[in-house]
Amino acid sequence: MATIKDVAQRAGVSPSTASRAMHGSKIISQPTREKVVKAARELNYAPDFNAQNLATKASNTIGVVLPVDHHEIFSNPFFLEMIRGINSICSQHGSMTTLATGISSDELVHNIDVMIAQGHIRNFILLYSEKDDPVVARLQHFDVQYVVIGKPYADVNKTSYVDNDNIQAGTDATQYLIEQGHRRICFLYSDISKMVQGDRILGYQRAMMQQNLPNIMLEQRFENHADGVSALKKFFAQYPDVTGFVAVDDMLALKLQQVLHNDPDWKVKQFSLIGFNNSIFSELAHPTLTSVAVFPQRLGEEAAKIAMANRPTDELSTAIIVPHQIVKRHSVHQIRSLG
Amino acid sequence: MATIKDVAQRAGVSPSTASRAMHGSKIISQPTREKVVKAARELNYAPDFNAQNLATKASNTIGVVLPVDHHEIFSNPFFLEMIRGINSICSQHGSMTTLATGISSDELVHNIDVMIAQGHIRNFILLYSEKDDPVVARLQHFDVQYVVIGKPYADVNKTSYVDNDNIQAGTDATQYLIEQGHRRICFLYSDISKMVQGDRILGYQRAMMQQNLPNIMLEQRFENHADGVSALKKFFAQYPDVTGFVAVDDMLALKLQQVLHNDPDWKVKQFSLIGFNNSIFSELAHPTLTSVAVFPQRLGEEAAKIAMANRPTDELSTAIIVPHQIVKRHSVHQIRSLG
DNA sequence: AACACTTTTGCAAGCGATTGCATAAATTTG
DNA sequence: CAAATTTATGCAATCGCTTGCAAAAGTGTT
Repeated sequence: MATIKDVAQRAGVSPSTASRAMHGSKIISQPTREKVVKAARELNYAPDFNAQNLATKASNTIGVVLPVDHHEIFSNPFFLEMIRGINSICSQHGSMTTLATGISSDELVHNIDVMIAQGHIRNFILLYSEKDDPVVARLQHFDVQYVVIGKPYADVNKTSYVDNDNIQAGTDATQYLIEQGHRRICFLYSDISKMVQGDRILGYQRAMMQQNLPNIMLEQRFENHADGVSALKKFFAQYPDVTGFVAVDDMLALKLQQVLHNDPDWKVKQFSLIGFNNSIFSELAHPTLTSVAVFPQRLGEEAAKIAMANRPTDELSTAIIVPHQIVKRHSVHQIRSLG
Repeated sequence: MATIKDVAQRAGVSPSTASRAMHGSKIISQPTREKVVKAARELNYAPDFNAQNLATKASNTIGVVLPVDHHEIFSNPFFLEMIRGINSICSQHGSMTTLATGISSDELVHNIDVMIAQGHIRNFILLYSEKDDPVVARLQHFDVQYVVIGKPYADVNKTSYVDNDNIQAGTDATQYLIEQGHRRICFLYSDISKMVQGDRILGYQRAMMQQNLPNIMLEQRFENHADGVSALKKFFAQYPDVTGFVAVDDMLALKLQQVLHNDPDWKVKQFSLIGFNNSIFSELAHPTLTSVAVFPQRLGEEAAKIAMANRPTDELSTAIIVPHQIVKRHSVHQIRSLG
């Protein structure tokens, strides 16, 4: 493994000159620079990561924080797509990414504490945003920079984040069902403490209000089939004329679809469904699921760009909104308005 | 951020003593050790990652290599589950993980070159195994340790790996269909250059041969609906009496299922399907998909354990086989044997 | 040709840990 | 009680790189 001394020696200069030459310092003469660059290339030199970070006291790795480890979350490809976006930007900039995970909130926080104490994480990207997140509290306590993907729960103006306009997305999805003639539309969600769900709910409510339609909400995780069936039974008893569902994400939409299709009575009713995320699930479902695409890879890329920019702590925060788009498939049916 | 000097000062000893005390060196007296440990705890001290690695010339991060970036791969939660397993073991050992990705083979190899040159990766875990992988060539060239998840293509005895017994899994899946009365069973795959697919094929062939049944293979990716339909048309023209499919993974099984369900003739035939991976897809499908569970998280954990063990280069390699298990759902139907 | 600038280069001191070796303290022994 | 051991500590070098500052080389001006 070549060191800077080897490069310097081969170029016939001192290590300091070599270092400056390779960093494009203006005070190095052109011929010297060329000699150094050539030598470096010949030796296949890359600065030692640890030494460089130690010397500059500026770390170069981004900590990517996954939500607390719940089987369901890890089976959602959404996160991997965001990671892919982050990683592609980071490797363009010569940065590394490292993951923080934990099977409980405590463990996750502890892992992050260690990462901070070891002092080699430049800043963090949180792949989620939720109410009263202890991770955020920790990062603020240590005054570590972070970017969240999603809408921050608190300190919105002081936090850098990348998000979709989930309120608008909720509205768009709902309006789409309305345009197709639906009037009794239910919003299905699973966890109100996630910021993203709250926003999509708001968007739904706005769309319904604009048309003077009633809000019909259902909180249900469909964790097992029996619970799902009984919840739906109760639901339809109360709201017999619902024809469409806006589900807060594709996975939930599919779970709903599954329960509906398993019951002959419900199946024939051909409910309309729209989900969010345009995940692979929506393509593989039968019928294929209409879904609001949110471009997780893009979210990751933008978050990484902000993280790379490395602003001083007190500068203004950045917010970037990634557009969404409805991808029409076969789970939404046009109906005669009951108007 | 506390340094070892701060700890030493607070404990009233020299930095070297502090260092030794915290590393459990035998030559430090008990009272001194306690003073140091106490001081360290009070200062919330953790050794600087970069400094420590530099001094010991032994890095502590594991590079996790994802397959070349193809949308489909990143939408498969399988990988995230493996990463989760790796990360949980690594953080227990105080190691970091960092990801290597690339949108092309060249880019991936380049990223790995940089990581190696920077000299801060202890060793690598490859989340896939395929024929003539340039990444493997690179790692071998630089004499960097690595563990592969999957069966190595070459140097099986010299490579550490974690895998399922995919041959047996292929046999088991096929036998299960046979037990349910199927006789004309097709094996559906998408990319023969992946070791995992090759092994499952072998397993299928073994099971069919044992029963004197003919091999019926279909290579098809179902990248778009029209291609899928025409491929199947051709297929059924040749093999009209096929009743069951063993698909090399759940995603492919679902794509097949989708095409089958979209055609009224095919739909009524109620083909039986079995997939592999027991991914979330299999639960969300309708009907739910019978699938061979392979426990990706476990694969990741075992790979991480091997990677952590950090054996000298020329020691014997380790191979670990993680058991699989058929998870029965509703996509396999019993039929009267045509025997 | 001597002086005053500029431009380039190199010396040496860090960054925060670890570790071989010398020394100091404690203990045993004669 | 002094000498010989054993045990515990600290000094200083090192890992590979960066960077402030001083020295050297180059340029231009009288």
